[in-house]
Order: sequence, then C-alpha cells, then structure tokens
Amino acid sequence: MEYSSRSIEKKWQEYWKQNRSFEPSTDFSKEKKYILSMFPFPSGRLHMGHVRNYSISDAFARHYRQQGLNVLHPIGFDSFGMPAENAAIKNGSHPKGWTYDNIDYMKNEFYALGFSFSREREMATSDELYTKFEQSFIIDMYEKGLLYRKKGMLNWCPHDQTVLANEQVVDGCCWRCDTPIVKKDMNQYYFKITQYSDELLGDLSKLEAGWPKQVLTMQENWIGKSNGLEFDLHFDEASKAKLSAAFERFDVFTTRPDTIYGVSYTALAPEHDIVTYMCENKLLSQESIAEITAMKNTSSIDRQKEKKGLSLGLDVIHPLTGAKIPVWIANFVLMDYGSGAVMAVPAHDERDFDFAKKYDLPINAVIKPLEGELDINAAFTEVGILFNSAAFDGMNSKESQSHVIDYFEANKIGKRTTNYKLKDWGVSRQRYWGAPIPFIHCDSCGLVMEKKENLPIALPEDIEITGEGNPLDKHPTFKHCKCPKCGADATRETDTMDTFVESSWYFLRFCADASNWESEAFSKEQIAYWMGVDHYIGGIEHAILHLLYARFFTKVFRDLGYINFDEPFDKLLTQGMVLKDGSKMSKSKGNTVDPDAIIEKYGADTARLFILFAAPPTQELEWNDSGVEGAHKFIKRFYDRSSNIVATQTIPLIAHATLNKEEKFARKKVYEALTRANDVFAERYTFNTMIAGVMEAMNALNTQNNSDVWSEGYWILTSIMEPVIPHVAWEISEKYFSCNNLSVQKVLEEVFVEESIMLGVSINGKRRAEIEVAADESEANIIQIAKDAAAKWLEDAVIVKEIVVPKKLVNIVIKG
RNA sequence: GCGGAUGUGGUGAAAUUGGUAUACACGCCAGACUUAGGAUCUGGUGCCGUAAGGUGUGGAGGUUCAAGUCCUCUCAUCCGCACCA
Repeated sequence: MEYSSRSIEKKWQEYWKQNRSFEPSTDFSKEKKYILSMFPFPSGRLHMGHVRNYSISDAFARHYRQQGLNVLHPIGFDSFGMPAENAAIKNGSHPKGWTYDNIDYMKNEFYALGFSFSREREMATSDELYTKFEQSFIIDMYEKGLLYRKKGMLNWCPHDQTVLANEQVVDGCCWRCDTPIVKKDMNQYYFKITQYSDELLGDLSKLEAGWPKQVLTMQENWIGKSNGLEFDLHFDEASKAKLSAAFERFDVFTTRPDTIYGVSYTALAPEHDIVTYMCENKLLSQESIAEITAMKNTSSIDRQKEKKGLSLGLDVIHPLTGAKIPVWIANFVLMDYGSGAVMAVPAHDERDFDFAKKYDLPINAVIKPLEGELDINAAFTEVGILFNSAAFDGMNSKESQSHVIDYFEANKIGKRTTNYKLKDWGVSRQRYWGAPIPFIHCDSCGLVMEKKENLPIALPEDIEITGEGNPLDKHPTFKHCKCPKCGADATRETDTMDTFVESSWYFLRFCADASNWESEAFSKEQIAYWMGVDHYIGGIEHAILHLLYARFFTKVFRDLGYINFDEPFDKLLTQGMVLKDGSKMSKSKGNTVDPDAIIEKYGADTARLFILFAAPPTQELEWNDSGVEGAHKFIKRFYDRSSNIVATQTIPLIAHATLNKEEKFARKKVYEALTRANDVFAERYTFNTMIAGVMEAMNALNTQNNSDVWSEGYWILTSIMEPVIPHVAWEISEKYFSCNNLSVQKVLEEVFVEESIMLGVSINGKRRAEIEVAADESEANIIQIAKDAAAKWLEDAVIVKEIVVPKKLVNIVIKG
C-alpha cells in the first residue's frame, strides 16, 4: 500500500483523542516525568519555531511514555498582551475574540502535528479562572511586602502608551515595537525581586548540571553583583554654606577601594538630589541649568556617545587625606545604580580618565605596574603595587582592597557593601488586555486590597479600544467601587499586570488536575509530585526575563508556603532559531515557511522528522526544501519496506550464530541504533544522530532478506522512531505488532560480538593499510599481520615502536 | 570593552574518553527501469594527480607513537551585556 500521510495521521490523531492517550495518571506512586515547552502567545498561527519547540518536547514525552513513566506534557497559551489590543485597534476586533479565535486555530494545528499534549489541562492565562488565582497571589505578595507602589522615573513607550520594565528596554527602545523610550515620572507597582538578588544568583550553581552555561552567565551578568566600599563624602564649610546646609554629605560606592588615595574629583548623576536642589534654588547659572536639563533629556544611547559634565563649584573633603576635592556632574554617572554618585580616580579608571582629560582635572597615580614603568597617558587598571597611599604603600593593589575597607570600618567612616544591577520589577501596565491589579484606592483608607472572595476582578468586555490611553479608565462602571475596608465610594486600580506575571507560575498550574481548577490553583501534593520540570524547552530569547521571573516566583511561593523547593526547572534546553536563506524566518523578511502548507503537502511526520534531523536542537536550523523531500522519502521507504515484516506479538528470537554476514551486520546496526537512541534521550539530545543511526540500520536491513531479522529490526526501529514520526510508527506497529513494541527495548549484547575485526594500520601515524584479524587474535600476531600488510612501507626501515589500540588500529613507528 | 558560543566536503552535519576524519542526509555524476520523469532502484562522489602518491577539520606554533579533539597565540562570524563606579 502506498504511503498516505493524510489518512494515517488523521486516523491516529482521532485514536489518541478518543483514547485519552496522553492524559497523565493521578496515580502518584508511579515514576513521573514533567516535560514542558514554553507556551506560545496566540498570535494567529504556528510558525516553524513553534514546530521545532514542540517536536523536541513531544519526542521526550513520547519516549518516556514508552518507558512506562507517568508523563505530564501540557500546553497552554500566554494569552494576555499587547498584540491582541493592537489587532483590535487595527481590525476593530475585540481582544478577547481575537485571542480565543487564535487559540482555537493554533490548537488544531498542534493536534494536526500529532503533539501528545494533555488535552484536559489546556488553558489560557486570560481565562478568568487563571486570573482569579493570580490576583490572589498578588494579594499574598503585597501582604508579605513583596509588592509595593511608588512614584518613580519609569521607562515609557510613547507608541504602546505603557510603562516598560528595565528588562523590556532593548538598546534604549521598546522590546516590542522598537520605539525609543522616554522617562516618565509616575506611580507604578513593583515586585521586590531585589530582595532575592543574592539567592537568585547563588542558586544558579544548583542549575549548573542542567542548564546551558550561556544562560547561567546571562543571568549572572544581569543580576550583576559587585562587592566594594561605601562611604560618605562631606562638604567643606564653604560648600555647606552655599547649599544653605540642606546637604552636608553624599554617599559613594566603589569596587576599587585600593585607589582611594588617587581620588581627584567626584561626580554626581544629573538626576541627583543635590543637583535638583541646586537647580531649583538657582544656585547655578541659567546656562548650567539648561545644560543639566539637556543632559537629563538625552536618551541613554546618546548619553554614551560623549562624556559631558560641569563643575558644581562645591568641594568635599577626602576622608583619609583631608584634601579638598571638587564636585562635578557627569552624564556617565547613572542615577539608578549605587547612590548616583562616584568617586573619580582618573589614573586608574578609563571613564574617569577620559573625563579628567576633557575637563583638565588632576590625575593622581597611586598604583604602579608589577613590572615596568607606569604610562601616564592612559588609565592603568591592572593589578599593581600601591604608592602615594600612606600606610598602604607597597601593598599589592588587589590584596589591599580589604585592608582599606577594614580601615574605613574601624574608623567608622565607611562600610563593606554589595551592589546589584538588578532592579525591582515594575509590573503595572496601562493597558486593557491584562490581568487587573486587584487593588482599590480609597480616600480615607489609602491603597486597599480586594477581598479574596470577590476574585477574580474580571475585565469588562464592553470596552472601546482606540489606542489612546487605557480603556479601563474610560469604562463607565469598572473603575467605580466601594472600599472593601470602610465601604465608602472608591476607585478601582485600572492598571493591569505585565504578562510576564502569568508566565511566572503557569508551570505550577499545569500540575493541577483540571477537575480541581475551580477550587484551587494547585495542591501541595500535586506540586510535590510533578515538580520540578524535568525538561524545559524553549527559545534562548527567554534566557533572562522569563526564566529569572519564574525563578523569583518559585522562591516567593516557597516563602509563602505553597511549595517547598527552590528552583522550578531541572533541565533547560534552549533550541536554536529556525532560519531560511541565512536569516531568521520573519514575516517582514518574507522568508517564512507555513507549517500548515508542509503538513498539507508532506504530512506532520515529515515536518517533525526534518526538523529533528536537520540539526541538533540547540543549534540554528537552516530550512531546506530538498531536505524536507529527503525526510519524506525516508518515511515512504520506511513505510514501504515494512512489507518485509512477518506479523508477530513478541520480538522474534533469533539464533545469531546461524546467520550469514549481512544478517549479522543488519542486527548489529539495529542494536547500535537502539544504544544510540537510549544515549540521546538520556543525555545528549542530539536527535539528528539518533535518526542517522536508524537510517544506517535501515540501509543494513536492506542488504539481507531474512524475515525474522526484518521483523526484529522493525520491532526496534519503529519503537525508536515513534517519538519522532509517531503516526507512521503507530500505523506500522499496529499492523504487525499490535503496538506491543512501543515500549522499552532491551539491548542484546550478543549481536556486538564479532569473530573478526578490521584494524587500520598506520606507519608513523599515516594510514597505510587495513587488516582483518580474529577478534581474539594475540597482539603479537596482530603486529605480524599488520607488518605483512604494510611490508611495502617497512623496507629498509628500523622499527622503533609498535602500538596496538584494541579494536581500532595498529601504529608502527619507524626511523629512516 | 566584558562575557558566551561557533568555525570540518558544493550544502545541513557526524566523529561520546586523543586512536582509520567526513557517518547520515541533501546536492551532483553515471547507470537501470521507463513513452516520459521533479517517481523508484543501483553505483560513485573531500581536494590535487592518469596513476603511484600527496594533501586535508579558519590560521600559526606546541605536546604526543597518534590531535577535529589537549596547550599557547591569532583571525573570522554570531549571540548576550554594556559608561554598573
């Protein structure tokens, strides 16, 4: 029978659905595997990146099911977010309708690809039931002091009309629409992720075995811990007088306390309080104030182009020498790191050096190289020997650091401090299509939490989306409510949550049996059984944001007593991008390949086979039409040659010794493929080599016509390939084996035993001949046979050394 | 600038601990079947050379009987972070 992807795939998709084949068991005594791929945003249709993502996770899920494990392989949709609103503005659709239509369409695509998701645990984060529990968690976090509201300078995207977290600002532009962001002063809710900075950093070491190094490094850099010295710089009397005693000192942080004697000026950020005070009280010239205002309004990218600054006409006292040090403003000093003020050591810091050169400030060297002369035309930033540093003279600069800090601490003029680049996570968004923040503003009670029994605070559906401002603000009733505390008229918070909040705990929700979804988010017992996620698969683009937030939520939930582990994802696999013609598939480049069209033309199995065969999962994958043809050809041949099988209910028992050479070779190749497949699933994840092994075995089976060898071969190969090409595998397996082979297969060592083996013969490391020897041939005989085979190269030569590498080669070292 | 990766045939890629480099597939070439082939099957295919042979994993050195693999230096490309004091 001719291979027809359409009828076979339809048949099995229907069968799996009818038989609830992929629902996890609630029997918690069984060994489990939780296989999770990052859930998609319902943008409309699947793209090849999705197909790759879910083909990988599905291969794991199906493999573990064959092993008899209880497998959770769920799917959901990260369905809140701006694109739904943007589509609404563009097409006049409703965000909800647009979202759920897309979900329906994409679900059909998933099942047309044969992915073995649990249908019963499907959900979308915009479901009211999901919002209900999320709002409840938000209230818990607020009560724990992990959520707070404050006024601050925020990243504002003028195009999307919303606030962005620091993590969502890419090169000074909005991560979604690429519009340059501006700073805006407004109220915003924050998660206190910084309270967990140290743990988020420290626990990365627990992930070393299961996470790619690259991701660990990215998170480490993002958290950005640095240790150093913090101390106060006091103004001199004249400066204090100038400031009308409003300020007596300011705080600075340095990671280079060893350079303390080289401080020759200090610099404040243009946004610093002292600067603001001086501007407001006209303590600076009109010209200077204008310059400062211009600095503040310059985007962070432009600020980096050129160092600029000006003198404030103030002086502070050096804490150790008592010398007067001028105070400047510098555009490279960041207000949101440390205290927004730095001590400047131009001799040993490149930025300070450039600034000092430009404004002709003194440069005081205090460290000289370990060897050679100090070059005074550049900042010397390496480790060296201290000089001009009073009691610390002669010390190694690196080693002196803690001595300097000790001295500051002993004299109570400074202290050891740690600083982080990580900032608190701003989570409120001025958008409609998100989970409402369940808070109420009351004139007399202030900020009040909604009562839990009133959750969810659901989004009203009768809204008008114009693209300007937040539709919830303009809604006739949503905003108006009673204060849960005093009962007076109050206003409901109209900000909604960043969609990263939803994706920070969805993997916990999946652990809950859908039958309990109404009453609880998840149960402790369910979480204890299913978590952590054994394999988490997704794109590298989530290396920082999503993965950091999910780790943060896990720790918070632990501290709230919901769960009792520290890290959610045991193993992380970051898949490479899908490229076409050398660049990432994207609509704007017009180089996309529509999965639907591939399924239509070749079938789901072909798409899955190609995508897993073309490259290892972590590497980029170049789409190649003739490669797809090749994958399709293999499936056709795989299906076609199955006619060589004799139907059987158990694996055929074969007397290996009675077989001919080709038959033995075929069996060996089959079991080699099995060994490799086991290894691939256990640790290497290189499905391309697993598939290549199966292809080799097929080629070897083809050279013989023993029907038992064919049957045994297919019994095993079909089992190996089921995770990759499930439809055709089940079809063959049902027809000949009643699906009995879709289970753990045992490796038979006997097929690897060989009577004779081939050895390469090298002379001085150069391959010269090949010999066939008995498997148990003595080393002396092997050397003799090798010498005979390579006699031509050994004439007139003196043999220096003879090396036999068992089962591999013989190397003879000669002279002359 | 800092950090992380990656460089192997015409192409996607193999080579798990240093041990016969290029498995598997695409492409190409030849042949078979065929009215026909963008179907199927068989064989060939790193490069130079008629051959013997030489040469070959970005480049240059080194360690070793033996290096794609280890060490030193270097070049190129990609990704992340980036005035973080």
